[in-house]
Amino acid sequence: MQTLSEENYLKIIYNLDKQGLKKITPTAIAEALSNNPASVVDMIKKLTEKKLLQYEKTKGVKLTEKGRDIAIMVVRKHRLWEVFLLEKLGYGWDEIHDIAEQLEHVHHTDLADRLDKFLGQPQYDPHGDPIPKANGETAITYKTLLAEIEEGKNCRVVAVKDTSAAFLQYLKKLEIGINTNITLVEKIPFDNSIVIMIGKTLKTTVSKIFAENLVVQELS
Amino acid sequence: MQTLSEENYLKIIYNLDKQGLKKITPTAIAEALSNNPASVVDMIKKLTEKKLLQYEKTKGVKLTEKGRDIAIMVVRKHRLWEVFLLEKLGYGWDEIHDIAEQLEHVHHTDLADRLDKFLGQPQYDPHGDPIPKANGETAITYKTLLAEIEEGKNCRVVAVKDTSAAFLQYLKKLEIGINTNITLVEKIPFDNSIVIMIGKTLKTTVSKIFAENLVVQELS
DNA sequence: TTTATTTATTAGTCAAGCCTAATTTTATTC
DNA sequence: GAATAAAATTAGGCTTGACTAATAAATAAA
Repeated sequence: MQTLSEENYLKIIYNLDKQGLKKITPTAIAEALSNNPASVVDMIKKLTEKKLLQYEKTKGVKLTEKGRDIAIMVVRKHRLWEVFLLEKLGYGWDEIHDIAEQLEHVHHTDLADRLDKFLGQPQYDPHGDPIPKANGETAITYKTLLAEIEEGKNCRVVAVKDTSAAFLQYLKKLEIGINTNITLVEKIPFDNSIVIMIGKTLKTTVSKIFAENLVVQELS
Repeated sequence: MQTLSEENYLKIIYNLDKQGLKKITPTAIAEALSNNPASVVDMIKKLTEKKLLQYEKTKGVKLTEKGRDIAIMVVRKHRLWEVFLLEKLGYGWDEIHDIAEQLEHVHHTDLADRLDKFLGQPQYDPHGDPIPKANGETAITYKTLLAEIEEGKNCRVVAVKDTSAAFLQYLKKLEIGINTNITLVEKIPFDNSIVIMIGKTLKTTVSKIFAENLVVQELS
């Protein structure tokens, strides 16, 4: 059994690795956790003794299999809880992360599996990050901004960057929510505005600023 | 903001008071938390400084208004999460308590209210304990053993006292679950067994022991 | 009322997890 | 290669919330 703090370290190391960081150093971890490198060194020692990670000065920190299993479970719970908070409790995109940070540490043998089943085995969380399966497998994600999609391409809304009331209200008016399907019809060179098709019927034009704040996943 | 530990103290003090304990002493708290009286004395000092409780040697510990508000919120969350775990995730009566002990400390402004709404504003948790309302009001702990109900009365199952597999399986066989309607048809003086009507059709006889372990709420 | 017994309290420790400041090591740059 | 900068580490300290052991106070019994 791990403490809350240990779980956070394992999770951060897992995330840094997934983000493609080649060498995971004490300072990188310290920055990600907003704490002191000296504290990180202590914890690396502790987690190494517990055989949850390995540390070589030249290669940086690596999770052991056991450490990765724990990290994946924490991430899985975090993302499942985010889906719950958004879909079932009606929280906003900008609120769910902090609550899920607490919920991810709730322990019980099959909690994640039950939650997964209850939510209908979602593939992605509301930020577009893939939810690891019970066996640890993770779907690959290709997240990008609507503004960067090519003409004719189809995509799915996974998140928003701007969470201001003005933007969210505008989204609501356009009936754009999570998982909404959007096709990029045409890019207007003059002002970089974009013609999009929302769902299968509603065609409309949005500004560059708008398109830069909508995080989507390419589908085709 | 309180720590997890502080919240647990406030909750225990609230519960001891609700249980009717006249004088809440450091030893009583220590026993309820299975820890040392010396630790309790330390915490009483700390919580008194924070104005969350008052302590007089003669009267014991009392929660201040602020302390009670916090305790009620923790209890409210605990019981709401228990309902969630049982009804939505399908956990058993005997598993939900430990998980709710963790979930009750998850903080967010309107978490309890959203959960309450999502669950359909339940009045009781699966153990038959009343769920405090947002304003702190608590329904009367209205736990009645089937054995204490009068003949002809109608009631609703709110919880079980015994959570052994044997009892739960028996309940399943009889198709008795939470919210099942039961009418007390007749009491047999010889061995205190009871004839009940489950729902509107199934009539059966159950033992005294059985009836003592079913917590119900009188309806009529 | 005096003695026993139970409670409460104080004093001193300890582990976890963080911190700062100082030092050593490793990378960079001139 | 030497000087400088950045990163890693060590040493020592702090806070929280627990503990044990010793003492003081209150309660109960003789």
